[in-house]
Amino acid sequence: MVRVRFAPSPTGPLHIGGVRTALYNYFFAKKQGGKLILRIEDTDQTRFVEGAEKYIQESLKWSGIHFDEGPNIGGEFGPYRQSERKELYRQYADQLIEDGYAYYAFDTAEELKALREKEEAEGHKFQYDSKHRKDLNNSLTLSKEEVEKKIAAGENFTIRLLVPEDEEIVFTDIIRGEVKVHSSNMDDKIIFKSDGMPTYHLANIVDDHLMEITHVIRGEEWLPSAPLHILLYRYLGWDAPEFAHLPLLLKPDGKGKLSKRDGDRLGFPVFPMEWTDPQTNEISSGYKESGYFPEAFINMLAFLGWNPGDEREIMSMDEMTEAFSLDRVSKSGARFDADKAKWFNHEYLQKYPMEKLVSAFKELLKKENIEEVCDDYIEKVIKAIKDRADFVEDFIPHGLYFFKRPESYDEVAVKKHWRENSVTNIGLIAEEFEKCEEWKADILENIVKEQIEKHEMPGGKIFNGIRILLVGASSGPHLFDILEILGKEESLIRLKEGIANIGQE
RNA sequence: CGCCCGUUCGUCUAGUUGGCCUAGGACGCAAGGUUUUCAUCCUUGAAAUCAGGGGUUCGAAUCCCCUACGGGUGACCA
Repeated sequence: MVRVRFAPSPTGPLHIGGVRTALYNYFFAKKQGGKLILRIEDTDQTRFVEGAEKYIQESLKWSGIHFDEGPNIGGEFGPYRQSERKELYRQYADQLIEDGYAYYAFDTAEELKALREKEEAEGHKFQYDSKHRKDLNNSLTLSKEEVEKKIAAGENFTIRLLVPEDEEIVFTDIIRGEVKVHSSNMDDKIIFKSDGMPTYHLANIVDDHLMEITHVIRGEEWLPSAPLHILLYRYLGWDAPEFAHLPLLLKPDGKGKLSKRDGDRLGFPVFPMEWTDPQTNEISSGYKESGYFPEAFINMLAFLGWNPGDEREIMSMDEMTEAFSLDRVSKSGARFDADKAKWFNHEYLQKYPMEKLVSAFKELLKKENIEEVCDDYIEKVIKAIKDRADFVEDFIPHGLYFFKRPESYDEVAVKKHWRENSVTNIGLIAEEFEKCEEWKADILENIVKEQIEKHEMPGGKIFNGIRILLVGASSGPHLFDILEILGKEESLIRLKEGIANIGQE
C-alpha cells in the first residue's frame, strides 16, 4: 500500500508551489489506491504564525485536495502535528549516539556564528564537519566525564549527526535518476536542538518511518539534504522510502523561484486564498477571491511541470489522477504564466453549471442594487456574454447594461458611428420595430436589413448606432440578440430616449 | 565560493526504447474572416540551427564528454 504525505510548515500562507506539491502527492496516492497524509511540521516554535495551519487546511480543502489522515481528520498514525509528537524524537537521537552515529555538541550558536564570520573574513568557509569537529566543543573531543558533567549541570547542548569522512552517498530519485554526493561535502547537521525539539531532518525521518511513508514527493529545494536523510535512515536501521524531487515554480519574469513578493509586484495571486498577515495586517491576494474556480486553479497548477502525454489540457481532478505518473513530471523549473491561468478559468467558465452561474451573477447584481430579476432573464444574459468573460466578475462589465439603461454614451463610439441622419434613419427603424409582432433576433434582423435597403442607409452606421443606444458603447454580443433579450418594450424605450439624448448634441 | 540539479518557440510543453522531427500542441502575439461592434469564435501566420562545442553512429533534440548559462542549497528554518 502506497502512503505519501504532504508536510507543510505553518510559518505563513501556503503558496501555490506548495499546493502543487500537495496535488502531485494526491494524484500519486489516488492513482495507486494509496493514502495521503497531512502532517504539520511545526518543530520551530520561533517561526510559529497564528492562523497559518488553519489557512493551509482551508486552502487545501478549497483546492479539492482531500487527505486520508491528518490533524482534524485522525488516523492510526497520529498525532499528525510534530509539536504533539515531541516526546518521540529524543529516543532516536539517543539511539544514534549510542550506536556511534551522532554526538553531543556544546558550542553555542553565538560561538559558531563568530567562528563562521572569522573564517569567512579570511576567505574560507566554515562547516561543522569532519575537518572541524575535532577542534570544537563536543563529546568527540571531551572526555566522557566532562560530557556527563556538562549535561548534569544543565548546560545546553545539541545533537549532531556524525557524517562519515570519505564516502559517496548515492540514491535514486524517481524524477532525476541517480544522485551522488560525497560525504566530505556534507556537514554534521544538528538533528536535535537545544530547546528540546528535533530539527526538520530528524523529525522528518522518524515520522516518515513511523507513519510508514513509502514515497517522499517534495520540492527540489530538498534535494541537497536528501543524502543526509539517506544517512539517517541507514543509521537508524530503517529502509528509506523512494524519493521524487519536484521542479520548482519560477517567477514569471527574471530569475529565481516564485516568491510571495512576485504576486503583488506582477498583479496575480501567489496564494490559493487571501491571507492577512497577523503581524502587519498586510493582505496578500488569493485565487479564490480573484474569481478562479478551484477546478481551473488546480488544472492550471497541475500542468506546470506535468502533462498527460497527449494533447488534452482541460482535465478534471479525476482525469488527471487517472493520467498521472511521476515519470511524466519534468525536471526543469516551470515559469508561472498569468495569462494561461486566466485562459484555464475561461475554459471552465464556459462549461460551468448554469444555475451556479446564475446565482453568482445575482450576488454581483445585488451589489449594483439590482434585485428582483427573474432567473430566466439572467440566464439569457449569461448565455449571450459568457464566452467573452474569464471570470464571473466579468459579467458586470460585459452585461450590466442588460439590467440598467445607459446613463451616457461612449464618446469615441458616438463620434465614430453617429451621423446626422442617424436620428431619422434609426427613427424609421424604430417605427418598424413597433409594428413587429414576434420579437425574435432573426426577424428583427430582417426588418433592419429591409429598411437599410429600402432607404439606402449606411449599414455599418445603422447597426452601430442602434448598438450605442442600447448598450451605451460599441461592444457586446450580436446586436439582434441584445434586442431580443432586452425585449420589445425596453428596446424601444432605449432607442427613443437615446435618439433624443444624442440627437440634441 | 563549494556541492547538487537543470537547459526544445516569449511562456507551459510533446519528443523518454536514437531514424516517421524539413521538431507537434497550448497560451500569448500578428493578419484575415464572420459583407455591423467586440475582449468571443474560425482560419492563417510569425515564432525553437533542440544552450554551445566535441565525440559515438549509416543516422542524435534523443547516448557520452567538456564548456557556458540558469536554478537550488550551504541556520540550534522548514
